[in-house]
Amino acid sequence: MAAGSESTTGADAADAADASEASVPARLRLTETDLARHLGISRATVSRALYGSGRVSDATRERVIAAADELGFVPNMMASELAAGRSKLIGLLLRDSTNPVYGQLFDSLQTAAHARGMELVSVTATHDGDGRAQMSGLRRLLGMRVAGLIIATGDVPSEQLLPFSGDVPMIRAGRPEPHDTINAVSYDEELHGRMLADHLFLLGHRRIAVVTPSAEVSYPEWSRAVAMADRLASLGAVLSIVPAVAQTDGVEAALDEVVAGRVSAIMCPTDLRQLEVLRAAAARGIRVPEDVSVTGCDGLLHGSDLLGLTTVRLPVEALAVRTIERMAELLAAPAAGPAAGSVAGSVTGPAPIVSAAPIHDILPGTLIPGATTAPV
Amino acid sequence: MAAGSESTTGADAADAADASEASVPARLRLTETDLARHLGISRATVSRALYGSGRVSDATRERVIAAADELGFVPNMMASELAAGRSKLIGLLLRDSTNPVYGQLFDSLQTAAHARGMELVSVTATHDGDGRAQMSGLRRLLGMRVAGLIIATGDVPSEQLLPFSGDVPMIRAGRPEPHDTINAVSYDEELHGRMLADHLFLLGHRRIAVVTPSAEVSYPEWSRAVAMADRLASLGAVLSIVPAVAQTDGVEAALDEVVAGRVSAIMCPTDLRQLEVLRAAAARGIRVPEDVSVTGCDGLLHGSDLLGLTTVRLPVEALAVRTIERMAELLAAPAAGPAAGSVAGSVTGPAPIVSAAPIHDILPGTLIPGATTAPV
DNA sequence: CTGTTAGCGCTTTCAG
DNA sequence: CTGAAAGCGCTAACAG
Repeated sequence: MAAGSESTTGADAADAADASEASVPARLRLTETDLARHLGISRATVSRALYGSGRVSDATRERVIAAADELGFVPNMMASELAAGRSKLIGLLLRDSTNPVYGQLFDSLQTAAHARGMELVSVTATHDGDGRAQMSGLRRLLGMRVAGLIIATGDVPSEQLLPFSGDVPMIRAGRPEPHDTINAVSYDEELHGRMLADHLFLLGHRRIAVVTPSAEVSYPEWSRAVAMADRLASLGAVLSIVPAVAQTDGVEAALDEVVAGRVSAIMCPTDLRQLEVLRAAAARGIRVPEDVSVTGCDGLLHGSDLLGLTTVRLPVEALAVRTIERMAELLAAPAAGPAAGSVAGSVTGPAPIVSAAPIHDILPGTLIPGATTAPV
Repeated sequence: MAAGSESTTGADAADAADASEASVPARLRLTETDLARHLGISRATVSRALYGSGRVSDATRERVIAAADELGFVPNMMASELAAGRSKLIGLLLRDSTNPVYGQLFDSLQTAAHARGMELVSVTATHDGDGRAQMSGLRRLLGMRVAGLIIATGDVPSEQLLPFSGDVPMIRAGRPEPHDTINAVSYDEELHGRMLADHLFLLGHRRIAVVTPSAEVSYPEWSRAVAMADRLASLGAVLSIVPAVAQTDGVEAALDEVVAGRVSAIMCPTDLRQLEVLRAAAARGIRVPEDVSVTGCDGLLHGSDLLGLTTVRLPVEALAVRTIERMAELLAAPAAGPAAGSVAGSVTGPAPIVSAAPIHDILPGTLIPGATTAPV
C-alpha cells in the first residue's frame, strides 16, 4: 500500500464488496460515520478499529483499516480530542528562529520529542501590545488544550505563565527561570560567563568591555553578561559596561573604548554580536586579536570554526533531550492538583517520580578558545 | 487589566455582583457554560459576546469579556472549531531548521503571516518508513483540519500531497514543484545556477567540479546543481560531476580533482557544503582561492560576509511574503471543488481572483561575489 | 466482540 | 437583543 494505490484521481465509489449507494465525500470531509455506513458496521467499531483499545476482531479491524486508507480517511483530531477530553500534543512556544540558538533548539527539541514518541506542535509568540484577548501564541496553545507546554522563548514573562502553571505541565527551555515555581531547563550562564572571563583574564587582559543588553530585551543575554561582569570584577579587572539594545547596539561604543585605549578586550553575550564587533572593527581598521580580543557565546554559528570565534558552545542538544525527558516525567506524574496541598506518596514505587519540587536543571557548555582572543 | 489583577492565587468565587454559589473550576477547565452560569445568562450569549457576530448589547458584551478574563477563561479551540466546522489556522509543515535556509524561511513565514493576521501552526515532517497510519506531520495538520497548508520541506514528495490538493488550499514554499497541479512559490534555481556558473566562467575557469546530491536527498540542491552543470556545459566548460549524499559527502573527491589538476573550481549547491570544502581544503593545505575557487548558494549564513563566501543570496523574505500573499488569495477564493470541472466566472468582479491555474511563482536571488573565487 | 447511547464545549439557526 | 435546541465528529461507558 506504500505507493501506487492512488491511481484513479476521480471518484471511485464501488471498490469494496458490499458497498451500498452511499456517495463518498471527498477525503477530508469523510467521517467515521461514512466509513461505518460504507462497511455496514457501527461508528463505535470503526473508532475502536482505528485507534481503539483492542476490543475488535482482527478481521474487522483489517477491513476498517483497509477501507480507511483506501478512501483516504483522515480522522478529525478536533473531534476526537474533544470527545476524549485530552490532547496528546505538546505545545511549543517559539520565537525568533533566525537566531541560530533558537533554530537549533527548535530542531533538537523536535528530534528529541520524536525519539520519545511525543508530538510537538509549535506556534510563535507574537507579542503585540494589545493586552486583552490576544497574546496569541500561548493562548492558542492553551486553547488547543495541549497536554504539555514547552516555552522556548526568552520573551514570555513568567507572570503570563504563572496562572496556568497548575493546569498544564510546562517547562521553560533555554532561559533561566527566576520564578521558582515554574519548571525550567537552562544553560549554566553563570558558568559560561565565568569561563569566558577567566579565559581573558588568563591571557592577561585587565581592562575589559562587556556588551550588556537589558534583562527585558533578552534575559539570557543579560544574565550571561552579568555573570561575565561579576567574574571580572571579582578577579579585580577594570570593566566597562556597554549597554546594548538592538543587535548592532553598543558595538561602536565598545570600539571607542578600544581606540581610547581604555580596554584591551570586548566581551559579547552572543556570537551574533561578536560578529558585529568583528565587522565594525574591520571597517575601522582595528585588528582582531592584535588590537583587541573579542569573545562571544553560543558556538552555534555555522563556520564558527573557520572564523575562529572564541566562544562557549551551548549544550543545545543536551538541553533539548533533558527538556523532553522532564516533560515526559511531568506527563507521567499525577498532574498536581491546582488546590490540594501535599500528596502522600505511596511507598511501593521503586523510582518515585516526584513532581513536587519544581524542576530547575542547569546544563554546562564548553569553552572554545579561538583566534579572536590573544594575550595582551 | 494589564498586570496585577491576578493577586490572589487561590479560588476567589465572590467577586462579581450576582454570583451564585457555582464553584469556579480552574482556568483551563472553565467552560462557556460556567461563565454563563456565573453571569446568569445563556451560553449562546456568552459565545456571541466573546467572538460573536455583533448581535449582543454592548453592556452584556463588556460584562462577559470582563468576567472572561477575570476568571482566566481560555476558549476551547477544539470545541469551537469543531462546532464551527472550520479552523482559521494555517498549517506549516517543516523540517530541519538547523539548515539556515529553513530556519530563516520559518521565521520569515511567521512574520509575514502575522503581518497579515494569519495564524500559523507548525509541525515537522518526521518521515519514518512506517507507511500506514503515520506519516506524522501532514496527517496531523490535516487532522486538525487546518484552513490552509504551507509545505516548507523538500522532503515531502508531491504524491503525498496530491490526494489532498483539492480539499485544502496548499502551497509548497521554497522548492520547485514538478507536479504542476500543486501550487508552489520557489527560488529561481536555474537562474542561480547560471549566475554562479557565469561568474566562474568569466573569471576564466574552464574545468569545474560540481558537487551534486541526488534529487531524492534534496530536490532544491539537486535542481540547483543541475542548473550549474547545464550552464557550464553550454558554455563549453569541462565539468566533473561529484555525487554527494550526506553533508560532507563528495568534498574529498572534489578536492582530489583539484590536487590532480583536473579542475580549478568547485561549485557547491549550498553554503553549508561550501564550508565543508573550505574546512577540508584548509586541512589539506589547499588554498582558497589561490589553488581553487569555491562557490556556494544560500547567502544566509551569519558571518557569510566575514568569511567572504561567493554565493547567491536566496530571497527568503520575499518568498515568505509571496507565499503568505498567495495563501491569502487561495483562502479568499471559492475553494475549488474536487470533482466539478470548469467554473463559469461571474463577469461582475472587478479584480477576479482566479485560482484556476496553479500558482508557480519563481523568485530570483542575488549573486554575491566573495573572496572564495578568483581568476585562474 | 459489536451496537447503543450519551455527551465533550462550542456555534448557530430559530424562536421569543 | 437573548434564550433554547440541535448538532459538529468522535470517544466511552454500558448493554447485548
